[in-house]
Order: sequence, then structure tokens, then C-alpha cells
Amino acid sequence: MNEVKSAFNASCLNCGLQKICFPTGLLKADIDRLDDIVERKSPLKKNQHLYETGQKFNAIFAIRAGAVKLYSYSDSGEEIVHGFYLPGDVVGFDGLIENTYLYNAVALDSTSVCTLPYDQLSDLSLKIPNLNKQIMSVMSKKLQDGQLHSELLIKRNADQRVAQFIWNMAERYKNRGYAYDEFRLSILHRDVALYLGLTPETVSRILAKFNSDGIVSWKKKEVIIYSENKLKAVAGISNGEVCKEVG
Amino acid sequence: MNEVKSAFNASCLNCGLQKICFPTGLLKADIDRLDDIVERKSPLKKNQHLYETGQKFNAIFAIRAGAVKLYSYSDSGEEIVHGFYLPGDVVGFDGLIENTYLYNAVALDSTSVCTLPYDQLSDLSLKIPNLNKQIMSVMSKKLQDGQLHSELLIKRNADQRVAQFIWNMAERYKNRGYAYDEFRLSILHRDVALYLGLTPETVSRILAKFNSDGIVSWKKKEVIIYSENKLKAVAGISNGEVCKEVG
DNA sequence: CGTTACGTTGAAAGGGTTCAATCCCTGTGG
DNA sequence: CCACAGGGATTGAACCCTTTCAACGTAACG
Repeated sequence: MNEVKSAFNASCLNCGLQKICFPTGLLKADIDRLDDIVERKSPLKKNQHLYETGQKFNAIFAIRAGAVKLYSYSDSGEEIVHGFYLPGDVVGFDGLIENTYLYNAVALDSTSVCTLPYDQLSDLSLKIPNLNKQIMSVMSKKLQDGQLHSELLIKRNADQRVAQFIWNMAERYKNRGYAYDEFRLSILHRDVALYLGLTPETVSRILAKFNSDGIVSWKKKEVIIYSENKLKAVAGISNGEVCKEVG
Repeated sequence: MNEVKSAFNASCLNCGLQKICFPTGLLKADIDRLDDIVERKSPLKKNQHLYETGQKFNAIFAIRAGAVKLYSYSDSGEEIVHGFYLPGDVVGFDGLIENTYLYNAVALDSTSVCTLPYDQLSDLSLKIPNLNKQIMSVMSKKLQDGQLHSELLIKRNADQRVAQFIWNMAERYKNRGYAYDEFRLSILHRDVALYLGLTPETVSRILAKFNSDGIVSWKKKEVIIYSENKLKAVAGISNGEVCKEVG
């Protein structure tokens, strides 16, 4: 049993999904129970969909490797990019309301996920009181993310948006304990542009500038941060010495 | 008991809060029980706060009359307007996660609310199984609202944003069964501008244009829609005859 | 090895901002 | 009741950032 699981990966104990379980004190024994309902299938190929708009909601997914884009279409048929998800992130909550998925989730790269069948998860949440609260917590986290996205779109110019986006990605890798000054990012510039409310041309120009300014380079699918401080400065992120006027 | 309540208003039966109870089939008896925990205090004066960031979360509020603005501040101290809430809307869910309110809620006008103490609401949700699901449903509704806001900011130009904003407000009145071609809107243009990611000047210019084009007028605090169709057209809302090229 | 989609680069145009002056409404105090 | 102050709204003109359009370069895939 344990060997089967380790064919793909270790147990939930060292899985990013912990982030929705552990913080409020889920016991090791509980994690093992969670571990038992997880399905680990063979990886998705690039451009394969994890789920699509309107499809019946039956599971949430924790990403183990790769990258996933959530998107939908506006009334006028334009693509709307809602966000990008990396190893350790959980997607599928958009299906929780209507019992059908709201968005499309597509693999941007070869991607492997853990599938958490929702009915079993519900059962489990009856046995583990904190789980329901956890799910709410994740949802409200997503709510906050949405607000940050709006803030980005309202208050920041193109330079700041791109810088903030890259730094945000770097931080997510950092939080997961990965290298964050140099990482693979299999996201099309086109998709980033859609997400940031810019055109691909603008993103391209800004990246060229960042590169020649020795801030960051993003070529092919490799991001290299040359200067964390410069990047954060452009992004408009307080660097420890800003905002000392008030305090 | 009933007289006390009717001093301010009738029971929950004709309250906007129904919208979070009724849809999934809450019984009349249940509504009465909900009715019993509702506190109805004297109205808030203009510019008075319903709650403030960081304050301990202890209740959610249903707006009976007036208008409420939710806002916060960015790291750089700029005001961020998250939304406007009208009679029938429910605010306070931003406190659910951290147990402290995330935003500031201020009355834009003389405003009366029903207060739902959260501990009592929790108790009640144990007795009424659907209530928890309802809360989740409302939260995810707010999630969708956030996405729509992002979409607005990404895809729409200034004209469309303003038109869509006004039409959205009108529709909310319409859904509540009020007059929607002529209504009071006690929101400063300055605040709308912040919400839409525009400057007050731009909003002003656009409103002037809409007025002289016979689309809509918003003067003082009175909105008059001269042409619903024109307004929706500018907002980019399919009017029943658009998008027939594909189908 | 060609085809297709994405990325880059340039020049021009435009939409929204910025800055500044003025107006208007509301609330306040004499 | 009127005068004044203050915040918001309006209007104009100049500027600037981002888009648009178009051409070309380049990576990925069959």
C-alpha cells in the first residue's frame, strides 16, 4: 500500500496540501487518514485539462508538480485568466458553490496532481472537525487573493504589475522551500499579460528593460532574479526601510 | 415582542437577508427563529463606521436602509474601495476568517442594519443544517463578484466601467423590486473612481457625456436612467440581440 | 523542414492622467 | 439670515503611458 503511493510520491506528510490541514493543528493520524483517500493518477500532459467549466464538481486537486492555469471566457468571448497554480497549491474550489466547476483548469506543463474526491472529503470532514474550517479558510484566502489582484490592477502601472507578479511567484517558491532566485516558470507571456491586464507587447518590453537593468530575466521558461531588492523596489513592496515615517 | 421589532421594520420574512436563507429552502419556521436572534439598533449616521479593520469579528450585518462602503488601505497608504452595499445586502463576512474584520465598513448615508451576532448564528446553524452551506454560498458569491471586478478592470475602458457600474446598481435595485430607472445613490464620485480604477476627473467627464448623450444622469445623489438600452450597450452588456453571430 | 504560434521591436495614435483653476454644495458660525 | 470655509465636482490643456498595428524573429511540433 505504502509502496504504491511512493511510486508517485511520499505520503501527505510532505505534501503541499498540508498547508490546508496542518496550520490549525491536524494530527499526524488524521493526515494519514487524509492520505488514504487521495488518488494519485498519472501526470497530465501539457495543455490537458484538469477540469472544465460546467463539468460536475467531484473533487479538489492538490498540485504536486507542474503548473495549472485557471481561466474562463467573458460574455464577449475574451479569455479571462484567473490565476496560476504551482506545486503545493490547491485548485477546484470554484466548483464548490454550484456543484459544477466555474472555470477551466489546464496544465501549462506536464503536471501531476493528487485528487481528493469530494464526497470522501466531506465524510472525512465530519470525523475531523477542523477540516471544514480549513476549507473555509482556504476559500477566504482566495477571496483575499482576489482583492490583491484588484488592487494590483487599480493602483499599479505596467512595470509594477510585472515586477509584482514575478516577485509573487518567487515568494511562492520561497515559501515552499524551493530556490526562488532561479526557477522554471512555464507560463506564456501572453497569459501573464491577460492576467495583468496588459498586452503581450508591453510585457515583452518591460521584461527587456528589467533584463538590461539587471533586475530579472525571464527567457524561455527560466526566471533568474538578479537583484531581489531592485525587483521588490520596482514592485512597490516595502523593503524593510520604507514606511518608517509614520511608526 | 413583535411590536418591538416592527418599531423598526417587519420580520425577516420581508428582509433582504432572506436571500441567504431562502434559496436553498429555509422553512418559514426557521426564518422566525432567525428573526429572534436579529438585533435592530438605531440607525448609523453618515460617516459612522459599522466596523473597522482589526476589530474583533462578532456579527454580520444585513443592511435595511442606506448604503455602506467597504474599504481598506494599501501598504502605501492609498485607500482601496472594495465595494458598495445596499439595502438587502449582507456585510461582515470579511471577519469570518481571521476572527477580526479585514476591512472598514462605513455608512455613506443614514443607514440602518440588522445585526446577526455570530455566536448565536453559529448555534442556529447547528439546528438548521443548510445555514452553513448558505454562508459558504454567500462567500463564494463574493468570490465571483471579485472576479467580475477584476474582469471589469482588465477588459473595460473608462466609459464601459462607469456604465457597467451604474447599470449594476440599477439591477440591484431592480432585483429588490425597487424603482431602478430613478434612484438615490449616496456614493461620492471620488469613491466610484477609486473602485473603478479611474480618477474623479475621468468619471466626471464621462458622466457629463452620458448626460448630454441622453443615457443617464447622476447629479447630486440622484441617478436617472434615460435609456436603459443605451446604458447597457455602452456597458457592453448583451442586449438580447448581440452575440447572434456564433449561435 | 515547414508550419504555426509566440515573442520581439518599432513607430504612431489615443485614452486616461495630471495639474491647476474655478465652481458648487453643504455645513458652520456669527 | 447671511458669510465663509472646505471638500467635492467640473473643466481645460498638456503630457505620458499603454495600446495598436505591423513586420520580423524565433521556438516548438508534427
